Amino acid sequence: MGVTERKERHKEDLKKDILTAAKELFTTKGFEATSIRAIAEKIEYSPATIYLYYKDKNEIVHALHQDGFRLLVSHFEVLNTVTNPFERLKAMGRSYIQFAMQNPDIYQLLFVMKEPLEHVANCFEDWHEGDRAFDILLKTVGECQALGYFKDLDKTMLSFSIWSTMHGMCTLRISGHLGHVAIARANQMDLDHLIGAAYETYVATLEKLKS
Amino acid sequence: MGVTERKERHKEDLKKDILTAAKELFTTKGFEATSIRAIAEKIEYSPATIYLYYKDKNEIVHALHQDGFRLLVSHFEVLNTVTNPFERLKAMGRSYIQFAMQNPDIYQLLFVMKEPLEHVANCFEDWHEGDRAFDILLKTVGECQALGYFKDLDKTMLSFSIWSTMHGMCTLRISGHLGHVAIARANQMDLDHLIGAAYETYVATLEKLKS
DNA sequence: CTGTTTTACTAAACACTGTTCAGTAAAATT
DNA sequence: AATTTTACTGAACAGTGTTTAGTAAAACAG
Repeated sequence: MGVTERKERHKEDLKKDILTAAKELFTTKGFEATSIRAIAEKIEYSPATIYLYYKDKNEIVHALHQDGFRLLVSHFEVLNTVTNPFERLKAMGRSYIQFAMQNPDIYQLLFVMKEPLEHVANCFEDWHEGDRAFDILLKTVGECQALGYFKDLDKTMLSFSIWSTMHGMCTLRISGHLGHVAIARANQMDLDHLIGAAYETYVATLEKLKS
Repeated sequence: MGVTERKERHKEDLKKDILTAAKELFTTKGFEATSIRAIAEKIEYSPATIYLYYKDKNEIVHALHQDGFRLLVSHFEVLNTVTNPFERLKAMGRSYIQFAMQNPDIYQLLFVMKEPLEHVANCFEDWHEGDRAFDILLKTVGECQALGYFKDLDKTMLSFSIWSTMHGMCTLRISGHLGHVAIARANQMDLDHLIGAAYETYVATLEKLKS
């Protein structure tokens, strides 16, 4: 046959082209500007064609979601070279913030927007990628405890707490709320330095939790 | 005259009616369902009338924003009865979480959505209400330091860090992301208990920072 | 009381959005 | 050569925020 294969390949290519176009619009123009019509125009097809390859916009957003998580997890995997668990934990935090600052739209896609999550719920799918990222944190916290850190603290709860702190810093920064509060009292330093300083302060509090 | 006064009063009433309708739709049906047309229908005026009283949707959202902050600050002001600063700080955290859980849509309005912030930026207005709330935290952290807590830590940076933790917990919970991660590993307890437990763990870490 | 101006409001339109569906031209199969 | 399948699209639906031209009614002036 060969012909059907070639067509199959072409179809898969187009499906990826849609995703690529969506990702580019998403990261360059932001979520607001990423309409189905805009994606269709970019790949030079009609909007209706998109729906032959993706059920709805949430499915596209979910596909980007998975891509984004792979990127985040790959950021974390580099840190396996750091042998000391606490140093690794600190490096993870820095990586997390760096990832969020460099890819604010993707970060929002992963951890703020409800749409991709709704798609997961509707498809009875698991949130594999998100779970994996959290597992890495959980494991690192556990290893820190073996070293004498975070005694008498529940591993899972502390991991949630740490994640929350990182997530809070990132979202306050990205949404602009940090800037509005900061501008009045720390206007000498720019916001990226400010978030760095706040992170260092947080690390200092964790550092003191060693027996 | 008196007539112009009466008309003026009526106009102010209508302006408030719009806000009341918007708030009710916002808190009952959520942000998605709160369209200008929906607000107009609720007050039994045409959509165009709304624009005679508010410049655009962002201005309405900003007005609700101010209301929401007054509510939050009023939650905090009750805590003035707590004399011990650290106890007050703990109570503030609990109040903050409680406020977010009871008014998730308002919380998102205050700390997640960009629109009301954009309005503030466009009007060269300050973010008074937000600043006031942060000032309360800042003052409390300072008082804790006077008691021997958080030695060698920058007051402002620590306050940002604490706020981030609270904000992170609240947004992860509201957006549903906490649930997706938690469901796999802590499915015996419901999410509100989980966030309570995570908060207690965080408080435990702060508690250890006393010299 | 009449004529004019101001006020308060709205119907309709514009330019968007996600999404669906009937229809079509080309390719593949019989 | 005739038929079926494939891949795609134009046009529409119902919704969004927003603007504008136009209209009754009220207020004011002579």
